[in-house]
Order: sequence, then C-alpha cells, then structure tokens
Amino acid sequence: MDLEADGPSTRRRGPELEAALLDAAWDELTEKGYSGLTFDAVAERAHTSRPVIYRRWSERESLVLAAIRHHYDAEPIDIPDTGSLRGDLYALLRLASDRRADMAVMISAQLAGLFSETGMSLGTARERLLGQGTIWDTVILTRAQERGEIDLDAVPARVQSLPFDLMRHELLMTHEPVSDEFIATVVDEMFLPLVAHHMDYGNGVVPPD
Amino acid sequence: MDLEADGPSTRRRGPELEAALLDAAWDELTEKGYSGLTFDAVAERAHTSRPVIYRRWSERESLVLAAIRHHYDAEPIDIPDTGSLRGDLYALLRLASDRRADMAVMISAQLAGLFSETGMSLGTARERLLGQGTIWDTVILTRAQERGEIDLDAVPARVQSLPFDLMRHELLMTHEPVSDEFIATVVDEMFLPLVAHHMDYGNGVVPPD
DNA sequence: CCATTTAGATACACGATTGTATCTAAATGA
DNA sequence: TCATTTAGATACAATCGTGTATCTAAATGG
Repeated sequence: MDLEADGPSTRRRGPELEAALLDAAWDELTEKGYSGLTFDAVAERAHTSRPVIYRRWSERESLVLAAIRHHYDAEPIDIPDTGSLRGDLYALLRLASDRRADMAVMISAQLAGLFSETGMSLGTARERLLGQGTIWDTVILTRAQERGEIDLDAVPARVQSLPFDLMRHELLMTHEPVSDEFIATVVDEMFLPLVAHHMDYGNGVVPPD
Repeated sequence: MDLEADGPSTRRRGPELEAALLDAAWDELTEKGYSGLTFDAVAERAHTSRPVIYRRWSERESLVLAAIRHHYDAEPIDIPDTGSLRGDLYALLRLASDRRADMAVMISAQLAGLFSETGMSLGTARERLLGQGTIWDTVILTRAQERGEIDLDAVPARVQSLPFDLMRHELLMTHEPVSDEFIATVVDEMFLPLVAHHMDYGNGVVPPD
C-alpha cells in the first residue's frame, strides 16, 4: 500500500472509519446523484475498498440514507428565537438556505441523473425545454394587467408554509442559496401581508380554552 | 421475425417510426427516469432494435430531449381566456396540473434515480429524512402564534409567479395533480389577496407615458 | 504480548449496457 | 420491375458495476 499521500500508514476503525465512509458517500451523492453513485467510487473516495462498505451497508439505499442522516447530524440547524416572527423568519430562511442548499443539491442529486451528466440545472432544463420567455403566467398576467385587474410593478414576483415552500422551490430550481432579496420579498411582500390579511379578514377562530 | 402480435408485418419508416421511438423513450423516461433509461429498453418498447435509435440519436441526452419535445408538441396547452384573472388562473392551474403532472413526474423521473428504485416520492423521502412532524416552520409559527403574532387557523397553509411556483413545488412533492382545494387556496387565499394588497399599498408607479 | 477483530487489497465471476458491424428483407421511387 | 434506401435482427467486443471470497497485516483488548 502507498503510504506517502496522507496519514502515515494509519488504519482507521469503527466510528472514525464509518464517518469517513459516510462523508465519501455524501460527496459522491451530491456530485453524481443517487443513481450515479457506486460503491466503488465511494470506497475509492474514502481511500478504502468495497468490502469495507458492504460489511456495513449492503444496499445502496441504506448507505445513502445513512450518509444523509450523518451529514445533517453533523451540522444541526438550531432554530432562531429573535422574539419576533419577522426576525425568526429572516434568520431561519437565511440559515436554512445556506445550510441546506446542499440538501436541494442532494435532492437534485437525484435529479442529477439528467443534470449532472449534462451540467444542466433544473431551471436550465426548464429554459431549454420551454423556450425562452413567454410562458403562461406571463401571458395571463399581462392580459390581466391590460384589463387593469393587476399592476405587475406593484405585485412582486414572489402564508404558514409559504416561505419554506418557496425557498425549497427556489433551491430546487437554482441549486444556489437564495438571495437576500428573495428572502425580503417572501417575508415582507408575501408572507407578512398575507398574515395581516388573514388576521384581519380571517374566520373568527376562537382559542378552544 | 414474428408477425402475429400486431401490425401484419408492416415495417415503419420516417416520421411514423420516429414518433414511435420518441413515444417509447418518453414512456421509459417517466417509468425509469433518465439514468434508468436504456437504448435497449426504448428499442424493445418501440418493437425495434438499438441501431434504429442510434442512427437518429447517438446520445442519451439528445434522445431524451427530443422525446420530451415530441411529447409536449403532441398535446400543447392552450392558454385559457375567461375574461378575468381569477377565472384564467383557476382554468390554467387546473389544466397545467392535469396535463403537466407527468412533467413533474418526468422531472422527478430524474429524481427517480432514488425514488423509482425505492418507491419513494420526494415528499416521502422528506418525511423519512426529517422524522415525523415538528419542523422549523411549525416551531416558529407555533411560537409566533403563542405570542399572538399569528393565528394559524386564519392563515391558510398556502403573488406574479406565486401560483405557478407553488404548483410546481406541489407537483414535485406529491407526484400527483394538485387538488381543487389547493388551487382554491392558492388563488383565493394567497394570490388574489396579495394582488389586492399590493395594488392598495404598492409603490406609486406611473406608466412611463 | 498474544488472541481477536477487522481494515484494506486483490481477484473473480456475473450481469447489464454500450456502440458498432453485418446481414436480410421490406418499403419506396424511378 | 429494378435500384436504392433503410428497418430490424443478430452478434460482438468492451466497459462498468456488483457482490463475494480470500488473504494480509494493522489495530485493539485482555
């Protein structure tokens, strides 16, 4: 065996080795995607051999799920408590986006079947497939605006799970952490106004106590 | 060759054959996903052989993209014009969801690397990976509700691209056409209120003429 | 320090898929 | 009808990943 590269002939065991394997699996997963992940590549990346992996996880699914859990256990997100909903949302969306962008990449790592091989993102694929610009919503909204039903400049491009659904959507589409502008839009121009609206006109719910 | 099954010994050519190949590719794509699609399976499904495919598309990517284009050219969505934004939205969301659910399935067909092999949907995967229920948004919103900042019952689970982003998100998560309840929620409890809000309080934009 | 465990290397047979080459016979056009 | 095209069958080598078996030597625990 070659001893020059890194650790001087040290042979890992137990948890340390396991962590290295799962890290390698995670990396392979984000790069190649689930269906592109091979035991071989994981073993090589972890500087070991296939049998070492097979002894722990005999199926790809279990290996991958273990790798994902391991990755997230490694850096848990602590939910912010700023004292206000707005502050919590800003903080959590920023945090979740930065820390979980790889989750979207991972989820898309499944998508990666197509995308990793071709270098396409989901958004790019949509563009390539749908043509350039004029899509349904644009047409309808333009029409609506022409009828005076809506002012597109007054309605930003972007309520309970809304911010998270939209963030997840954004992450899936771009494979990048969302921008500050995105968060501001979602929180201050969508979520909070909707909250206000529904608190003003919502059904007269009374707490059950 | 076997002549009993269907068409009596007729040998397809040109456009007819090409359409059959692309249909077969589409079907394989939705069933197996991009990375699970093989020239072999496509050929077999089209009742022909691999060389016939290779003569037209030598790469998987070009075959798949051609298949997707062919599929959507076959049944284009005509944008509804009901006379009102609300009506247009209801109609278009319904139509797009029904007709493009397979698009999400297709997009997820990429996701299918993991999901087709394991029978998981993206939503199921999220559940399995995140645990049972108590996630960020729930915690924060519960907190906010406890502070009286928000009434969860008054704010439904669900602005310009909002309905479509949310529908796309929904399709990706469930792999099913969205429900009428989903459309109603998005349109009447999210999008339209936001439109109203932003038209009332939006920036005083003046048409540039 | 010896016994036990187990990491890591290597090798193997197997199956699936690829891309091409070759041959035939069916469709088409002049 | 005859020449040209090309669909479709078949076969092939080559590659890649799988899953297992086997051997060695390093780590660990008593």
